[in-house]
Amino acid sequence: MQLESPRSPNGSAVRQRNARGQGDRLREEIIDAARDVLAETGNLDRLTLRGVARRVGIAATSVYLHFPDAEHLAVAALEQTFAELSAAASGAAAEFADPAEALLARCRAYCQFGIDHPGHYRVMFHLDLMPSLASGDAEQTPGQRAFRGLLGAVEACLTAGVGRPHQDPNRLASLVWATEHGLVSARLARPQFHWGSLDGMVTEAVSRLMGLDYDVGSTATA
Amino acid sequence: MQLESPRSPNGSAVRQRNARGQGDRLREEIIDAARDVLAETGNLDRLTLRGVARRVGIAATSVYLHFPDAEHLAVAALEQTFAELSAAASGAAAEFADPAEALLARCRAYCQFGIDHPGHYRVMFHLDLMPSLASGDAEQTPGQRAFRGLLGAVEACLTAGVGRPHQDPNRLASLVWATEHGLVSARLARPQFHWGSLDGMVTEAVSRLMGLDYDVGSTATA
DNA sequence: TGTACATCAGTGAACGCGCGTTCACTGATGTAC
DNA sequence: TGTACATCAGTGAACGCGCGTTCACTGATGTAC
Repeated sequence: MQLESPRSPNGSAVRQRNARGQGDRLREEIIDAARDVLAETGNLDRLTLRGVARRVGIAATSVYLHFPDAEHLAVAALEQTFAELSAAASGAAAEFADPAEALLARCRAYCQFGIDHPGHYRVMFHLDLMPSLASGDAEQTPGQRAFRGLLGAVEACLTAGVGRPHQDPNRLASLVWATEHGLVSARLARPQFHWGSLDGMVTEAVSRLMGLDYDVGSTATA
Repeated sequence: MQLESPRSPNGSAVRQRNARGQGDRLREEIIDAARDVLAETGNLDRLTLRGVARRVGIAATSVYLHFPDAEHLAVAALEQTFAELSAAASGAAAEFADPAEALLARCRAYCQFGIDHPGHYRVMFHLDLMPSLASGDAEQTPGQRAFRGLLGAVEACLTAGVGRPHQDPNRLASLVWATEHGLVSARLARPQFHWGSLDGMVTEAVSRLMGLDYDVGSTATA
């Protein structure tokens, strides 16, 4: 005979209330549930306070103890995912000393993260959520921080003389970001399409944009 | 004193019923209203039967005379927009005899269309709607037809010997499509970001992917 | 020329659902005196 | 050592709203005889 974990009448898990002073634990549980919803639906409109509360096993009103509305909750949930995406990209880049290898590894990791977390990726880049919550400081959005990592990697290539020279690192990094975003976003939008290897396409696209085989002049990249 | 067009009690425009045999006109009006909703919201979840009916000025139930549910309506609405996107791209390409110029013009027109119709573009490529309605023939989606136009343009470059050679035209066209999609999608997702000229970025990205300046060896493209 | 009937192009009321939000409340645990 | 009070971590009922969907209905226009 199997012991069942306790259930409330509506079927959701029964919680026991946090100890005094530990009220912030519920905040984390709510964020985790919200992230689950976003991962499953890939759609901000499907993130509802009542739905999240049901997952956590609390009353709908309890969400208000920590978030004024669903948008603030979404931002809190997405901030974690942005941080993970940045960390995945930077972590992959850190394994290479050569700036071109590091840039390519960073881009592959970025794209792989998107494919591995399709729901989150869609929500992160479908609409710009932040402006409605922005406190004047537009340079501090999590997306901006991630972009600066990529910009640094592109600049490292340029100053090391790797790849074709370019006058505007910011523009080149924007091109690289838009391209890797497109490689992820297009795959997520058209899963039926006959895409080849993700790593191969990222490597080829970024190599060509950066002119990494500029000196080589080979006929095609594998 | 101004004549007002007639209004119903709820404020929406009053319609007069179509003549006998003209029932299909309502179908077009419903599609137009649905397209307006998609253009304004960029979000499939905001397309509701009741909302569309309200715009047209008919009873909610009248939508059922022409569409079994909101998804079929959305597909009908998006098919028109896909056709317009294809036409814009092909029309721009048709003005050039040189295959490289034609490809670049096609890509610029594609991206410009996306920026000019942000709501529609977002809906078209946020999720793959079609599979739930697909009747086995996955090759006939409007997106596939548009892609074949691009593939043809890429192949024309390769067979003309314009740009760097490539063994796999399908893969190269996929790269170009993902890149132009990224250039549009990234701008729509991050309107605050300091993007440069759209045409300039499209031209630079596609030129580099295709190796259009492969023989030239100049230091940078304007 | 009438008239009964069929068809077309819709309508209107009603249902149950999930949602955001409000309001007053509960019950355990700590703290001042 | 007791006790009154404050605080914390939530709850539960209720509201009005917009939604999809159903069902029976309406009223104008054509058509067979």
